[in-house]
Order: sequence, then structure tokens, then C-alpha cells
Amino acid sequence: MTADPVTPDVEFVSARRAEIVAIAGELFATRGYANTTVREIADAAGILSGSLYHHFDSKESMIEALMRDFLEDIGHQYTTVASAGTDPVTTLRALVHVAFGALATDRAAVAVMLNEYNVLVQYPRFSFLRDAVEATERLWIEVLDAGMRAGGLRQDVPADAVYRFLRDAIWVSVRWYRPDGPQRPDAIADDYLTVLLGGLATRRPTRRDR
Amino acid sequence: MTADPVTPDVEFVSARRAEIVAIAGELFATRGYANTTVREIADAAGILSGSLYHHFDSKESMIEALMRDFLEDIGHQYTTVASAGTDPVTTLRALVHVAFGALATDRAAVAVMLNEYNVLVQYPRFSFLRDAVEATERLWIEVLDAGMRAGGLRQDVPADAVYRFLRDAIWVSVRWYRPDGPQRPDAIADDYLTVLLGGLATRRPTRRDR
DNA sequence: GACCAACCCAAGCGGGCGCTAGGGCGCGCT
DNA sequence: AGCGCGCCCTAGCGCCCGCTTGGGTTGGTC
Repeated sequence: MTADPVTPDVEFVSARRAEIVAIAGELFATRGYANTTVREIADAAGILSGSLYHHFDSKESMIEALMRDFLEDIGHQYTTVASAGTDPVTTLRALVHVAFGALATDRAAVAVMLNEYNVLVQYPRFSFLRDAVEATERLWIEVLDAGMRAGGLRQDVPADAVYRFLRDAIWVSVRWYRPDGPQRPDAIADDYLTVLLGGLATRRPTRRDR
Repeated sequence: MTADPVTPDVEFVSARRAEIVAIAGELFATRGYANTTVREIADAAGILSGSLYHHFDSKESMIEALMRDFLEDIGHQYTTVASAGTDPVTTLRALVHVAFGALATDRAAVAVMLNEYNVLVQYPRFSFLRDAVEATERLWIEVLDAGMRAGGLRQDVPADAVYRFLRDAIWVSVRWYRPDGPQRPDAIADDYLTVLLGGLATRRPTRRDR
């Protein structure tokens, strides 16, 4: 992807291109990136496969555009929440709600990120995925650490282990989340936070667990 | 796959075949099923691609063998644990330990199951994956329900939602689990259970936990 | 009304894919 | 000694993949 000399940062693209990115994203999410052919994408967009290359220079550019847009969007939301100055537990709750909210607004992108990350990140072109993931990790762990220091969160499990636990369970829920299902993302987030913060047991285990 | 008329149930295969299944599984796990070519598998096995077809009739047969072996193995472990007659919370803890234990013994199969399930299950040939998943789901939920009835587990969050949280966070940990890392699977399972059962929040100042 | 840029089509190229056909080699058995 | 069989090789087929090339059509602009 060559940089645009006129608008080097803000990457303006046509509405049609954004449309195709969304269409391709849906296909990538359901049948996987490698299993999706450019002809299938073109079919879904109502054009021929060759015409895709008026908008993109390669199939990789499509998934790259999908990932960049998504990561930029959710990155902004995270930093907004984290810099709100609320107490750590409140901030954590807000972060969880942002993450589950992405299930509704960017379902395809979340699924693709979850399914293809490990493969894509092996190629230099997609190293920006790792950058975004690591930045997110630092942001969450900082909140968790603050919560542990302030006393709102337990301190006997390392913050990075808790973070992985959180992240995994949230993102993987894209596998069973249905936009037309009974539960709104916020309701799922609340259920999740109930178990996460309160614990599954009715009372704290009296015997030592380890 | 044609059934063997002599041993219709117990599917005996050569040691070489099992070896190749393991090799292919490692490749499927790291770079994805669709991104792995039969030539790469053959290379890793030290033979030529055509020679693979002495052992398998297709590339699909390889991943099918990998999945069948794994699901059969862990299915046995689950039913053994569930029918041990222990109290629900103890049974739940044992189930979690079995699942994390699979990270060490069948890392590749777990990763492939996690990454390729959604795509594979769309084809009739791999409907056995759905069967196994649903059977596992019933088994876990039964334990959770028993725990809720007995009073050991909280009842204000539906069992199936709790199960999904559990399952997802456990299996996805294959993404960051490293067999040569500092933590053994049992230690990870204990950390996990601590957060899961006890909750992340500090409730009524825990004087005896410090 | 000439022009341009944005889109799209028609046709197909080169390459890598999964898979096949037929033959060679060595080990264990009788 | 002779044979069968498990295992692998040599050589390559046919298909579908991502992508290219050159040209046609349309709507907005001056």
C-alpha cells in the first residue's frame, strides 16, 4: 500500500471500496480468509473478479483494510475509556462493555481478527496487528494493576494472566454471538462481569486451593 | 474412508500413519489447514507428496483422523470424570483440569479444533465434530446445573452462558500456552479456577487470604 | 459537447494446488 | 528361493487460484 501524497494520514477511500471491504469481511469471517476466493467476493459484490482490482491491488489489501479500520476504531474507544479518570473497577467494566459492543458493530472484523491473527501476524505486512494487540494489552493490564493496587481487585493472580483470561473469553464469544439473538451485547457484558467480578462460587472457598 | 470389514469398529492404522497425522497436525496448527500444502506435510515427513496417498486418500482424511482421535480421547476422560460420583464443584474442577491437560498432550489438535471448527463443521463429512461438541456441552452443563441446585454455584447466571465462558477461555489459552513455558497446565488450571470460582473482586475484606 | 475519472467487463495467463498412475525396493514369511 | 506387501519414488495431469490487460460505459464538469 503506497501512501497518498495529498492525504498521507487520513486514508480516504471511496464508498464502494468500503462496501466491498464489508462484503469481503463477512465472507472471511464465515468461511475463512484462505477459503474465500476473489471470485466469491466479486460475486457477492455483484461484479466480476477482475473488477475488484480497480479498488484493491491484492486480496491481502482487503483483509488489511478490514483489520486497520477495526483496530483504529476500537483503539480510540479503549483510550477514551482508559483516560476518563474513573476508578479502576469502573474503567474495567467500561472496557468490557466496549469489547462486547464491538461484537455488534464489527462482528465480521472481530471474527476475522480472532481466526486469522495467528497466521497473518507471521507476515511482516501484518506486523501492525501485533502492535495493536500489544498496545491493547498494556492498556488493560495498566487498569488491572491499578485496580489491584487500589484494592478493588484481588492480588493473588498475576494481572497478565487475568488479562488473557478476560480477552479470550470476550473475543471468542463472537463464535456463538448472534446479532438477532435474545441478548444485547451489553447484557452479555453484564453477565460476564457478574461471574468475573463476583465469582462463580456462592461463597469464597474456605480451604486453600493451591 | 471405507470401513475395514475385519475390524469395523477399532480402526487399526500403522505407526507411520499416526506419525504423519501428528506431523500434519503441527503444520495445521501453526499455519492453518487451508494454508498447509500436501507438499509441506510430505517434506516434514521426509517423503514426497504423492507418497502421502499410500496412507490417506485425501488431505481431508488427515485432519479428520487428527480430530477423531482427539475427540475420542478427551471424550473418554470427560465421561470418566463426570461419572466419578464426586460433588459438582469437585467434578467441575476435575473437568477444567482435564481440559487444560489436553493443552500439553494434544496441543496441535486443540489448536486445530479451535481454529478450523467453524469452517469444517459446515461440511457433512465433519458433522461428527458438532456431535462431539454438543455431547461435551451437555456433560458440562449437567455438572454446572447440579452445582447450582446443590448450592455450590451461584444461580443468577444461566448455566449455558457460564459454560461458554468456561469453554472459550480454556481452549483459547492454546494460543498463548507454551509447553516450555514457566507454568504447567495444572498450575494454569488452578489460576483459572481461582478467578472463576472466587471472583476477581475483593469481597468483604479477606482477612485470612493475605 | 468534449473530456475525464470512476467503475466495470471480457478474456485469459502462469503457477501452485490436490491428487493419480505405475513402477522399484527391501523385509518377512513360507 | 520365491513371493507378497508395505512403503516410497518418478512424473505429471487437470483444475482453480490470484491477478493482468485492454477496452467499454457512465455521470459530473467546464
